[in-house]
Amino acid sequence: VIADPTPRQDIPDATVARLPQYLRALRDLSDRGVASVSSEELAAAAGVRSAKLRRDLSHLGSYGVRGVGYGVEMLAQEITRELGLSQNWPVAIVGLGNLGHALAAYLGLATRGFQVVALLDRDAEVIGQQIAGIVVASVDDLERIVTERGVAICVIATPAASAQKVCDRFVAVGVRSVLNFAPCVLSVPEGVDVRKVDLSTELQILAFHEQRKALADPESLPLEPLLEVAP
Amino acid sequence: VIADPTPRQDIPDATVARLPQYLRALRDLSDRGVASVSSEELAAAAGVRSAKLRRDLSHLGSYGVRGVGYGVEMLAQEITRELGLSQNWPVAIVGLGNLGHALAAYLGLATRGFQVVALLDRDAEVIGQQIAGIVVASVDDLERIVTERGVAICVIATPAASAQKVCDRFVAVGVRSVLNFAPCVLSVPEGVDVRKVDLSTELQILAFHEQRKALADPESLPLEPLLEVAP
DNA sequence: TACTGTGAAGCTATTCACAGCG
DNA sequence: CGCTGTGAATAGCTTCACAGTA
Repeated sequence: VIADPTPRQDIPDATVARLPQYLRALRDLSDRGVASVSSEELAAAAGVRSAKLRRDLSHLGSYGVRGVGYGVEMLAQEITRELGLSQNWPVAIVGLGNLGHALAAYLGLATRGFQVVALLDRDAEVIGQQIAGIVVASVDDLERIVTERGVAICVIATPAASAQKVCDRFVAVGVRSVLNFAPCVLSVPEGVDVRKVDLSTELQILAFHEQRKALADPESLPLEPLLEVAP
Repeated sequence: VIADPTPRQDIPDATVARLPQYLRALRDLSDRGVASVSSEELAAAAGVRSAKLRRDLSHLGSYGVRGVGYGVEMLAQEITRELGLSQNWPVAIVGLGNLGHALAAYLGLATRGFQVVALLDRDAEVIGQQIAGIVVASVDDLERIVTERGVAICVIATPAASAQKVCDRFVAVGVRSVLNFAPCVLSVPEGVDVRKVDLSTELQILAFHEQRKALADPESLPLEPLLEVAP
């Protein structure tokens, strides 16, 4: 059966955000040779409740079989298509400090659906180096390189102070998807998507809950008054 | 005025997740010498709407002045306290590949409220190296080190295959806050918080929207049929 | 029978719009 | 007056519970 390739109605954001988890779980199952899976099993593998999984999948269409479950390969393929991973999106990474370097290495190998086509940095020490098989270019050539190589998604791993300027330049040459690792808010025009990944935000959210737990259960406080850290 | 130090009623998760943004914006304002800020201005700086900001802050108590706005220092201090950043939480990082290395370097310097007290890896090549001023120890000593150094939060930056085992060991010695960078779901008992940061999930969400935009506006498709990438 | 897909209910979060106060 | 804090309205998400079906 060939899946319906229409643009399809809107899928809720919360659902879209979970599709990658389902896809990963399906690939694991596929690697283990599992052919069919129930909503209960797949939900467990993805760390959600089965009702939520079924509701999510229902937004893609009817890909399950009542009384049986979902075909692993077919569902994986459908989610892959829906997420737009049937092609390889050209990605640029700006800022090749520790983090940018790690991101380049990770993306250079591990990820289907994306291809790193440009690495950019400001530092003359770094320009010309080869990382994950790609030569780091000067950020001065951003506009030319983005256009020539058809960059669709940019990953910003610069210091916060440079992030907005770099972002503006990407947007000016037509990039509409931005993944921001710099600890700052980016303003972009209508039609451009920004997603943010921020280590310290995540830690702070954990700290909030940790503090609540410590207050509720004073037995298990940290062992001693903690050292002060330089600012 | 000394702020009320009671444990306080529950703050919605969505609000907690935004407090770090507000705090960052407030620190920026403070650095620029701004003493007072309206909800409209602070909301703009944090990238949200003012009604949402006011609703969020109202969960902390009444720290604003009608007709005037919020005191920058006072509000920053209140959020710091509420997030549990008045102390330095001891953090351990496991897995010092590219990513773990970058995280250690970042946390070693940039972040108030946290102190890296342990770096752990399995690889004999890496053990004994010094990163951000801390000697990498063997993951074999995890239990002893976590206990001795009072680790409250662990950051998992190992390959996916090891993540669950490492996580179980942390949980077994009392760690209740986990930040997971490995691309897999972690199961933990009740009372343990896990937050996940995942580059490829974020990219896939962007790809979904990028595909929608490309379908809606075929002018701006990627320039050519893309190269296939090795699996 | 054993499961999916979904109406309906319940819950959480966002937004509006303005009363109330400095 | 100008702004905060919040009741009320709205929108969105999750969960329940079961009708429907292979």
